[in-house]
Amino acid sequence: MEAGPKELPPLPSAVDGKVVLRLAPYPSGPLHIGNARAFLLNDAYAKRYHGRLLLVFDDTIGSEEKPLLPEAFDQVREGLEWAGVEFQEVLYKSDRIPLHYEWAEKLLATGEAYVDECDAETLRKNREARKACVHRTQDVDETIAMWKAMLSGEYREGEAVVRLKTDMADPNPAFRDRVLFRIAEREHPRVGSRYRVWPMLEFSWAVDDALLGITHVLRGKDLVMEDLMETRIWDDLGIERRPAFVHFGILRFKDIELSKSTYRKMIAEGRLTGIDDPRTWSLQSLRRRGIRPAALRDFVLSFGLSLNDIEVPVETLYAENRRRIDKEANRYFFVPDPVAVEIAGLPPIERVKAPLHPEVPGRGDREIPVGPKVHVAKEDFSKFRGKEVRLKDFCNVMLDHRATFVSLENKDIPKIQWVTHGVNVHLVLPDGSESRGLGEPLVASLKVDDVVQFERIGFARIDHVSKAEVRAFFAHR
RNA sequence: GCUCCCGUAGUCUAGUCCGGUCAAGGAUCGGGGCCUUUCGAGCCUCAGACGCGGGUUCGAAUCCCGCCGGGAGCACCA
Repeated sequence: MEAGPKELPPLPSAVDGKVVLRLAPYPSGPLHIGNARAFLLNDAYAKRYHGRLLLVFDDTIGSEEKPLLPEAFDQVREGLEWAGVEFQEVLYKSDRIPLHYEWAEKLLATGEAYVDECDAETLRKNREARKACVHRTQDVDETIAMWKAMLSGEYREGEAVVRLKTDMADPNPAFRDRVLFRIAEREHPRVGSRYRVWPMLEFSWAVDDALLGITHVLRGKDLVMEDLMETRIWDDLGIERRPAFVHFGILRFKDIELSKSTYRKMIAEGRLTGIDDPRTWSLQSLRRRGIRPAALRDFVLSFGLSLNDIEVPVETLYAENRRRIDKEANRYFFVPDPVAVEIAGLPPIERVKAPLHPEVPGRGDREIPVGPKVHVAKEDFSKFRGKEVRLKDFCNVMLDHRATFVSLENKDIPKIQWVTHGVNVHLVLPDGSESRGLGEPLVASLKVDDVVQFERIGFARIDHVSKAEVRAFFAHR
């Protein structure tokens, strides 16, 4: 196969122009690299079939441990926009609660569902023991009355839930009378305290996937049980038109643990600098490092629809990104941990020229002022001290604190970068640490968003430029 | 434990449905070389895989059975 984006397998019974897909982010924080598979796959298929992609915020009330975050709605959209995901409509689960109630009432009326007053602990124990509680067999009128009481606030949080009568003896414990609605007295960032009875994910999707005319649900393998639940609810309600379910395996990254709630906590505690801290692996942080959306896309889409659970090294993403930024990135010298070196016997030269990009001569040269006092990286200094090295694009010296000039001509010896005087640079690394040093003078005239390559260090995106210093974010080698 | 899913090189993936064109293709990683005033890029090259065992068949990565290994789910989260 030729290089280039791999073609995705076709979607089952997909008709060009008729496909409707949906994205279901839970707004607890910005999207991160681990969410990329879901949203990019949906976007790619929507485009391929000239269909519609709906952004449906999954903002049911969540839980104490996983609360909704008001600013997450915009953070999610910002990330999607950066990633080039095009959706045609934005919807909120929290606007659709009355529809969920309607469906619930149908199930309650037919006796397919019931209101249960058992507390969470009892419910769990009964489930384990495959034991039904008294409420399962109460009559419909009573159930309806209890439902009304839930809505009107006669029950407090935790005092009643709506459960679907699946089967208390189902071999899968998760499938034993699943909870459909619960009471939450928490404030919702969008609708405040308008509702106190909130649907669980699979019920809300059973309603919305049907009502919104979704044709294909693309979701991770971890959500297969939700298929079963949605299907069961459609069966109970006689819903004919249903989406097809398509799954993909779990995507993990080697040595990276992703968790929106953990990062949110760490940001609150000041242990991370913000939602675009590189340690969060949020889309915002990738942008900040100079990762191209197209690189992310091709990288993630290359996994296809495989049901394999995979663990991939981020280096593969870096390789994809390097291909894209290498041509554009101009080359500059950055000397981390500078060590001062004074060169004796230097001919009177004031400046040297070096190409901005070795493969694109048309881009011109950069001028670097030179003089007897230079700085080299501490690491290079200790490695080459006492040996002859070439200060790249300048001259050859015997390296020491008091170095001696050898010659000007290019020699086949180790070449290191150097700076006479320049601008303070600090480079933020992916692990959050910072590398401080000096950049050649031209670095001060770079603009925010420029992606450059610090020779022998790697690619970085310029994040902030001021008189005093330049801050850059390291992308990768 | 129960339910479901998956097993092609170090990693990811194509091929598996409809057995032969697969003495298994691509990417990445690794080795070597060329080129290059970067430890980057480019070019050439080498190495590396069908989890195991049976069966069906003229023929199996592809079909069947068993085993082994890995993963996910089992919340009044999503």
